[in-house]
Amino acid sequence: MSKENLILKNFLAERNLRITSRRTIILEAFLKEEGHFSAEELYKKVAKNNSSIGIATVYRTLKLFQEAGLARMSQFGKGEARYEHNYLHGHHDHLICKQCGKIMEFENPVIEKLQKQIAKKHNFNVTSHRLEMFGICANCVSKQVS
Amino acid sequence: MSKENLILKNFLAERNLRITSRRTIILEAFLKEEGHFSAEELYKKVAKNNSSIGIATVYRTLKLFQEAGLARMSQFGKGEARYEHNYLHGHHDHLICKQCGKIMEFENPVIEKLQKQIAKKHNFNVTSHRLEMFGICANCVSKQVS
DNA sequence: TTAGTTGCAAATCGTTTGCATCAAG
DNA sequence: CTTGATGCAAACGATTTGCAACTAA
Repeated sequence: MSKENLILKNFLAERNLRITSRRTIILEAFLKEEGHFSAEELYKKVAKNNSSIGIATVYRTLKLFQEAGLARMSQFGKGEARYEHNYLHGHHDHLICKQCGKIMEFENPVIEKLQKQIAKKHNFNVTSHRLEMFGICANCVSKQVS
Repeated sequence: MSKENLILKNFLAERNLRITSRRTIILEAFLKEEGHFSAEELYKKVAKNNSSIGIATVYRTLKLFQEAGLARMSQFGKGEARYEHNYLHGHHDHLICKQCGKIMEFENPVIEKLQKQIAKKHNFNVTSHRLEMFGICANCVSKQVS
């Protein structure tokens, strides 16, 4: 049993919630995912082998994963939200290609530090933050030229 | 006639679009707004004196203002988008209070520079970016304590 | 047996769109 | 006149919710 499985189990136990077949199936599919995916995408993979699972359950379960600290959600612009693993995967920011949709991650401790200074200057108590750069990735730029 | 009025007029003329009573009314209301407001909020102010204007027109007109460079839109998390003046009002980032909804602005050239370096390192062609910090503002913190 | 869980469809929210009518040029 | 602009209501996409049936403990 994976570490994530145990985390979820404990999380559910603490709140008198149940370990159900659906939650187990969705967790397995979630763990197989890499990068940033939408609820719809996860739903499709799950539904391929378990056609009776509804998308509402996927949404409900992803919310549970977030509360348990396994998943993290980001909303890039409008449209669908994207989810990613959170456990053993620290804070980072994003570069988002508007052409192909590719999402790259980066971390910059200097920026983080400057952010803290700015917040302090405004007496602002930061609970979360995000930095996103939108544009065209190297791959798409070269395609455009050719 | 305001400078913004002229900008819009030129923008419309260039594309064979029309200066209509609705566009004039919405521009006036838009110019009176300060800070960050939603389409709904602008619509309500406009509709107070002009009950026949529909919210669809407000949305259509705000899109026009963005194209003309007069307005800028941001999407904070999910939910409604917020608009602000863009003309004579340079790029900046946001501190958003989750309690009272207040939005503060800041600029930090060092962060901007670091962002450019990061993009370069990834061969990423940035067209826009945004940095947002969410949390509790000084005012709300003091209210909580008392 | 007693809650919590699920699928389904309907509801929601912010925004966009089709269409017939209206008005700017 | 001709074509763009508008109001209205219906459509939209992503997500949430009510509810009756189901199932874990």
